[in-house]
Amino acid sequence: MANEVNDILRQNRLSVTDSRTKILSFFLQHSGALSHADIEKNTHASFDRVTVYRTLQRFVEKGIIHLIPTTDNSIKYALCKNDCAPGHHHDNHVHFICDECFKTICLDDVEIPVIKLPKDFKLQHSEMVVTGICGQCK
Amino acid sequence: MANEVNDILRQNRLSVTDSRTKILSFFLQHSGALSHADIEKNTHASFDRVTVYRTLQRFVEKGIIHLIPTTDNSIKYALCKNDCAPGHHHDNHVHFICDECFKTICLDDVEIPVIKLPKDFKLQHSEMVVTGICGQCK
DNA sequence: AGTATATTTGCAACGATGATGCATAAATTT
DNA sequence: AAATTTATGCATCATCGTTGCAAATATACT
Repeated sequence: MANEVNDILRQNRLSVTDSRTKILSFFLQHSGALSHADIEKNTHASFDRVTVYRTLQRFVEKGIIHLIPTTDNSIKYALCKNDCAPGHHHDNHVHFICDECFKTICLDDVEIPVIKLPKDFKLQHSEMVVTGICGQCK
Repeated sequence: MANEVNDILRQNRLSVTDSRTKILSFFLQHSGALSHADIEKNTHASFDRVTVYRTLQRFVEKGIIHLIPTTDNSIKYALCKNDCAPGHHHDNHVHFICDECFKTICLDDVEIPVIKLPKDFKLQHSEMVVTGICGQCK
């Protein structure tokens, strides 16, 4: 996996640094959504807060991870699965937040339904967040 | 309208104070979603920040206004139209954010579609935010 | 109407989150 | 290995939302 991390960084023309390596590995190990706090906790605060912020921003820019809408207005990120490229995210899947374990899960196979807007409205992008109990907690 | 405001407050067993009256009037005048900042701006900062926060919390508790999901992780509120009661909100409509005027609009007539979750997942609540161009800006 | 009680307000202070400028340190290029 | 580009860490700042507590205001009571 060390190689995978390295490859992803190189493919996206990001210099390979300690923080990026560790943070990206962390994402590869956790398929769910991660918050800034989760990352700081995991890396035992070995990096500056600012570095973590900037690393996450870079990853989003490059299409490595994507922002996830939440119900509590916190910011979370998850790995992009397919088709994402710098400046063009294609994550039109539903996000699920478990009320029990509080994990945020990307339902990659559940597409956001297309809805009918009132006359004269033009649709650009949809997001959908569903809460409930996940498969593990049930 | 002064009476309407008064009635709503009394119906919800909230004492009628200056801040509550002004803030609630503001909501009645603006059908769209409002942020804390919008309210502070409108009331010309005649109330303390804290008072505004607490007033909004109370209104949400009582089912007078509801929280609106946004794409930028800011917090917005809008008047509840129907059926909302203390502790029980029933706002299962889609929220629309215009990319041009940045207004958030409650599409009261557009229901959030029910989606199929993976096995063993239990649905509790869904939220949907759509961005695009609204009827006025188009 | 005037007093007692309950509720709300404003202030001060705090914590969390996120951003920026700049010098140092590290990674990449040659 | 040196030059250059890029990333990091530190200091500092802004915004947002919360809490405790005393003073002020609204409601209930007589």
